[in-house]
Amino acid sequence: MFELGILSNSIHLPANFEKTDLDMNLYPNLLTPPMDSPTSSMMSPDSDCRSPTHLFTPYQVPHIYSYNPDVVTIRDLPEPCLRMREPPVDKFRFRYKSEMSGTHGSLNGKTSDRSRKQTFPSVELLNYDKEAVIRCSLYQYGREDMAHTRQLHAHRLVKKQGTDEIDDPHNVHVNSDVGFVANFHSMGIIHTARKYIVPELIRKMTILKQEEIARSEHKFRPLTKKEELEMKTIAEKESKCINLNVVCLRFDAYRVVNNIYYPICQPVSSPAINNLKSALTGDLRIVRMDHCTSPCRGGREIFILVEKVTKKNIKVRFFELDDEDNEVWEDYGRFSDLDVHHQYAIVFKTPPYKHADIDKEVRVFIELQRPSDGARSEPKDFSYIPSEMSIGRKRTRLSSDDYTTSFFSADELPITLNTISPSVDHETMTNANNATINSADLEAALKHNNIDSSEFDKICNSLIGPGPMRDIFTAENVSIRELKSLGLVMDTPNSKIRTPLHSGKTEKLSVTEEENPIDRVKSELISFMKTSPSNNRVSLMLEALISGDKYTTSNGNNVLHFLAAEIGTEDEFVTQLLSFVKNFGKKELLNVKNINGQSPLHLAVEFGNELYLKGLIEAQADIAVQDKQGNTPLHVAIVDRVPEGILLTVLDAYHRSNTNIDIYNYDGKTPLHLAVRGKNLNATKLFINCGANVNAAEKKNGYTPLHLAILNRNIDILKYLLDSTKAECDCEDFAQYNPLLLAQELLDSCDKQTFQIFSILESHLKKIGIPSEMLLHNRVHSESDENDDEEDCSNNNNSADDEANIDIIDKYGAVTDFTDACKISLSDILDKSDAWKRLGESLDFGHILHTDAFAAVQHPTKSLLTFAVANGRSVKEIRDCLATLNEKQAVEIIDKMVMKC
DNA sequence: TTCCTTTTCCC
DNA sequence: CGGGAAAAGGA
Repeated sequence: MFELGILSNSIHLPANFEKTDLDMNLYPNLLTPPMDSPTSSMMSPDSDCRSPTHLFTPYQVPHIYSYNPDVVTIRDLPEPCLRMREPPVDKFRFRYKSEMSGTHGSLNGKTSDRSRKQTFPSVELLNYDKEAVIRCSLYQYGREDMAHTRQLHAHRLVKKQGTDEIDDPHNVHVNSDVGFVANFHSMGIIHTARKYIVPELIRKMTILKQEEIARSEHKFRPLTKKEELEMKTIAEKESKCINLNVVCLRFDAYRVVNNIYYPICQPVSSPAINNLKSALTGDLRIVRMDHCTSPCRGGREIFILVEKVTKKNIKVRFFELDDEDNEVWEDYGRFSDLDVHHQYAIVFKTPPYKHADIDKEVRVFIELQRPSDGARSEPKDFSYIPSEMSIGRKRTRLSSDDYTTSFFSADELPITLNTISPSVDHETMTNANNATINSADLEAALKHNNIDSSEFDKICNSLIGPGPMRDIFTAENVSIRELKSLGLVMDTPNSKIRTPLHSGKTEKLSVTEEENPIDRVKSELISFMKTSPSNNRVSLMLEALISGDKYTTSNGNNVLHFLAAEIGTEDEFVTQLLSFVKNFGKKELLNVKNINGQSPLHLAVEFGNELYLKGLIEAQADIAVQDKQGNTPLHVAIVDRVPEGILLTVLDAYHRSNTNIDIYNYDGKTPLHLAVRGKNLNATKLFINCGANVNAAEKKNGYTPLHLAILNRNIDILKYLLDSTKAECDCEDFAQYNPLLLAQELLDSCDKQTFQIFSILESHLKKIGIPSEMLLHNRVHSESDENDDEEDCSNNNNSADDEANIDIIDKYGAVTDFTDACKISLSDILDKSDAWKRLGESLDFGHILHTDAFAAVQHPTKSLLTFAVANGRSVKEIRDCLATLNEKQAVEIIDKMVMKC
C-alpha cells in the first residue's frame, strides 16, 4: 500500500519539483512509518531515511517531498498538505530587542480588524488524521521561488508567554479535536541587530541541523567541528545578502516520533511581511505638495512632503490614464540625491507633458515609486496646464477658426453667416429704459442688408490691417457731439477706471486713457451701424472690435474687459453691444482672456459690476472659464468677498447652465474650499445648497471642508457641516488624518476653542453611532489580547485553538461575577502563595490591603474577589491582572468558569 | 568632520 | 501602541 505515493492531487507541488537530485526509488520507503509508530495507512516519516546527498543547507527540506510522477502509481487517498487559512499582515513593525519591554501588539492576521475581530496567522493540515505538529518559523522572503528552498531569516519570531519570550520555531500540536488547525498568536518580530546576525543564523541553523541528524541517525548528538564550520560559512555568506526588512512565515507539518521530527508534507510560506518602520519597505505616501499643477512644458519646481524614503531609492512618477484606465503617458520628476531632504521631503522639477501645446487642463497623476521593490504610493491628482505661451493672449482660439484675424477679403468671407436671421433679443434691447429710440435706430440699421461691399472692406481693413484706410473710421472722425446726439455717449466720458472694490490685483485695467478702447469701439460701432451692414458683417465687425489687436491693450484687455469697470452706468451701449454679440457674434468673443487669463466675467465679478455681470451671463458668456490660476468667476467671487448679490448671480448662472460648481483651480481648491477657508459661512451654505460636493478634497493635501473648518477653528462652519450636510467624518487627508484626529492634534490646553471643536466632533460621532475610538489612532483597542496561558512548544496536545480562545474573550462580556466554586478554586491556588496580595495591588486596592482587612479572613482571595467585583472590577479585568502576574493556573480556572456560563 | 543609517530610548 | 527623535555607528 505504501508504494502508492503520489496521486492526483499532486498539484500541491511545484511543477519542477521532481528535479531534486535524489533517488526516486526511495520515495515509497520514505513514507513507511517508523517502527514504533502505530501502523497506519497514512504516511509517516521513515526512520530509515537516508542522509541527503546534497551538502547541508539548513533551509533545504528533506527530500521526501520529491517524487516522480512517472514512477508512482495512483492512489485514492489525497496527500496531506498545509493550507494557509489566514496569512499574516503584510506590514509590521519589527522591533529591536531593546524595544521589546512592555507589550507591543502581536503579529495579526491579514484580515484582523482593530475594532471587530482580531485574527492571527493560521494554517490547516489537510488530508491527515493523526496527531501532528505544525511549526511556524521566520524565513527570508523572495530569495527562492519555492517554499521548501527558502532560507532562514536572522530575525527572531518571538512568542510572548507570560514574561518570557520564546524564540522560533514555534510548534503547535494539532489533531482532529482542533480540526488540524494551528493558530499562531502573540508573536512579534525582533529585529536582530547587524552585529548579531551571524550568531543568530548559526543558532537557528544548529537547531535544524540537529533535527536533521536525529532524523537520519536516530539519535541526538552535538554537531561535529566540521559541521559547525560549514554552518558558519553559510551563515556568513547569508548575512551579506539577507534583506532585513522583509520576512515571511514558513509553516511545516511534522509527525513527531520519539522527539524526532519527520516532515509530513511540503511547507507553505506566507506572503511577505514588511518592516513598517523601515524606509525600504514602509508605506510610500505623498503627504502634501505645494503645487498640484505644472505648465505642460514642465520644469516647475515642486516641494512634496513624504513618508520616510531613502534618497537613492525613490522616484516621483507622473502618469496619465485614458478613459479605460490604460496608461497612456508616464514620466518622472527631475531631482538628485541632494533634493531629498532628510528622508521626508523631495524637491523636484516636473517633467514636460507629452504635448507642449495643450490648450486646456490635462489631468494626470503623481505618485512615489520605489525602484528596489517596485512599491508605489497612492497616486494623487495632478494637472498640466497650458504653458504661458498658449495662455496669455488667448487669441489663438478665435483665430483658429478659418477666418478672422488678418487681411481677409470679402470674397473669403463665409456666406453662411448671411443666412442667420437677426433674431435680435427684444427683451434685452428694450429692457434698458428710454433706450427705445436708439435701439430702434440700431435695429433699423441692422435690418438693412445692403451695405456696399467695397465700403465694408474698407471698414474691415481699417480695423484690422495697417494701412491708409484705417483712419477712415477711427474715433477722431466721429465727433463726440455726434455720438451724444445719438445718445450713445455717457455723460461720464471721463471713464476713468475705478479701483476695484477689492484687493488690488486688478492692476490689469490701469491703463492710460488713450488705451481704453471703450470710446473708440463705441464710435466705430455706431459709424458702422449707420452703414446698415449685413449680419455677417456685423459679426466680423464685432470680432474685430472685441478681439482685434487694435482695440486690445498690451495686457490683453478688450472693450468687454474695460466695461467691467464701468460700474453702475446704465449704458445703452453696453446692452446693445452684448446683444449684438449674442445675436451676431461668436460666443467666444465674450470669453476672450486677458494676459492673466481673465475673461470679462472674471472682471465683472471682481469689480462687483452686477449689471454688467448679468448682461454677460445673459449673453451666455462661459461661466466656467478659468483664469491663469484656474479660478472661475465663482472662485473670484469668494476670494474677493464680493457682495452677496454678485455671488448669487454667479451661482444662479451655474445653476441655470447646469454647470458643476466644484471646479478645481490650479491651487487644487474648489470654490467651496475657498469659502470655508475664508470662514464664510454664508457662502459655504450657498455652495452646498447649490450642489457643491461637501467631501471634495483639496488636491495639495487632501483637506475636505470639514478638515478646513477644524484647522480654521471655525465652529460655525463646523457645526453647519456636521449638522446640515453629508460631510463624512471618517475622510482622511493625505497625511491620513481624519477630522477627529485633526481636532485631537489641535487640542491645546490654553485654547478653549480647541476643546469645543473636539467635543462637537465627538458628540456628533456619538449621535451618528460611530465610536470615536474608531477614528483615533491610539484607540483603546479591545482587550482581546489574550491568554498568556497554556501551551508550549513541545509535546502535549496543547492544541491552542485560538478561535476557541477568542470565543472565550467574547464570552467575558456576559460574565459579571465569579461563581462561588470558582472563587474557592482560586483561593486554593492564590491564598497560600500570597499571590492574592499582588492581585490586590494590581487592582489598585493597595490601600485596603494595608489594613489587613483580607489577611484575617479564611479565604483572602475569595474576599478580595468579592470586594473587587463589588467595586466595579470586571471578571475580565481580574483575569488579565492574573495573566500579567503570570498566574496561569488561575487564569485557566477563570476561563473554564466563563466557558461554562 | 560631516552626513547618513541603524539602534536605542521615550512618551 | 505608534510616532518621534536622540544616540551610536559607519563611511
